[in-house]
Amino acid sequence: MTGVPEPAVPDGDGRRPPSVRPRTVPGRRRAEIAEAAARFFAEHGYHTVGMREIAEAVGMRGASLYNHFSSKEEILYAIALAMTEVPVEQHIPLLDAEGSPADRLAALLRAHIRHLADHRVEHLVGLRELAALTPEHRAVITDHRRYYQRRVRDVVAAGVRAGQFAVDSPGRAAVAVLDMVNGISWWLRPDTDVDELVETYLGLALDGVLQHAREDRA
Amino acid sequence: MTGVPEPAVPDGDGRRPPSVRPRTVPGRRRAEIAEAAARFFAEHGYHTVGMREIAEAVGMRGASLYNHFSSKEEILYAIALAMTEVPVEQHIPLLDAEGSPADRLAALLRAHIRHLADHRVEHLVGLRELAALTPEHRAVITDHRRYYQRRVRDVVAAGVRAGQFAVDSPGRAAVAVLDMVNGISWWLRPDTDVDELVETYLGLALDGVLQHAREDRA
DNA sequence: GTCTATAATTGGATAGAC
DNA sequence: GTCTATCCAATTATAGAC
Repeated sequence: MTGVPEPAVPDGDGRRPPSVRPRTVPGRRRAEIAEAAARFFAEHGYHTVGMREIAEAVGMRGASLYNHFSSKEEILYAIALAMTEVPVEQHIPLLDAEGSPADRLAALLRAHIRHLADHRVEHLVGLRELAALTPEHRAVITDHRRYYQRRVRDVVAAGVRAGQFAVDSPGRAAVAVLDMVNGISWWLRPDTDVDELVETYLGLALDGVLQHAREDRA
Repeated sequence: MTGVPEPAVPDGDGRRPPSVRPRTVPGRRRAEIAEAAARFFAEHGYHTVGMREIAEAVGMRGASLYNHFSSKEEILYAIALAMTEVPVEQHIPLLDAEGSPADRLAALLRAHIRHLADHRVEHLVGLRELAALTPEHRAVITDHRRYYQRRVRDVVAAGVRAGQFAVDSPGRAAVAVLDMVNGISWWLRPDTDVDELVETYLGLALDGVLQHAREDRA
């Protein structure tokens, strides 16, 4: 997989390089390492996995990992960052596209669940191992997540104004939907039918959680 | 708090002692230790917290902890076990009581969310640090969780048969509801109004997720 | 049941050759 | 960029006095 954040390299005007890379994919080794590490972290937990174990999985010695990452925590950060940067940079624009609030939120949730299913272990690690990040790195991740959540809340609120959703608290509903969807990464199996999964959860979210104000509960 | 599982002590006929204990609460120190440990585990992660740190929080030295728990992992196990035994032993009977499936599920969810809110850090640790348990201990916990989930699925299915719920897949819906509810432990604040929280989530679950089959999505 | 002292191991990270 | 060899700090757990 690509999508493992590269270290910040000064570049032309300081902006991100075009997505079509010229060379043979710089940091391909980084991606391999991060991918192997994510598998181990997901299965055994960040702290129980040693650098030697990760190294062995990609065919090198522990010390050689430090040619690609400055520390073990940097590997975890790269994994967690990829799991928040992609949603923010690629899914959030779906909320700014044409269409009704419900259509735009549906597009975002579709992309979100597909991304989660395609990167299940990374997603799980990014959710679960936040405490192992340095405070600075953790702040970056939580900022991304807060922004994402805020944008979802806003489109829910827009849907309420447009008469498409019926919820008391858009903030609560947004959190509930995201928790429900992110919960998938805890139990998803490789043989799960992702198309069916996506449509089921779209129904649970858009026709369920976001339509819950239908009758009074005692 | 009470509710920290005691080690298995041979007792009369081999059954659990009556819940009203004779002495000055045996293992009160155990409960204090587990409570302090859960706070640290929740904030910094299991592996980054040392026995010395836990010990200091309860006013003793690291070595003295071993008079109450045989290992650090035993502390974690006690925390995780309390968070699955209470739901199974105290909440599941609500599903076997009188009333319609929706009423019984409402009672269970109320109890579940209240328990979660009353033991937020323990609940979070029990969810997040499963990988740090020994395989044997982890198996006990996951067995409890699977049983709980299965019982929720069954009452959802009963509600569908009774015409109270409208879902395609009771299993999927049960998982979605539990993920949504358990997500609370990640963001709950001490100043949150728990009564309001409980009723909001009952609405999201019973009138939302479990009523989602209302129209066809393209 | 708590203490001081320490054993024993682990595991992240570095040095320096190639 | 990878290797071998090693350092060094941290930490769980134990021994044994009180």
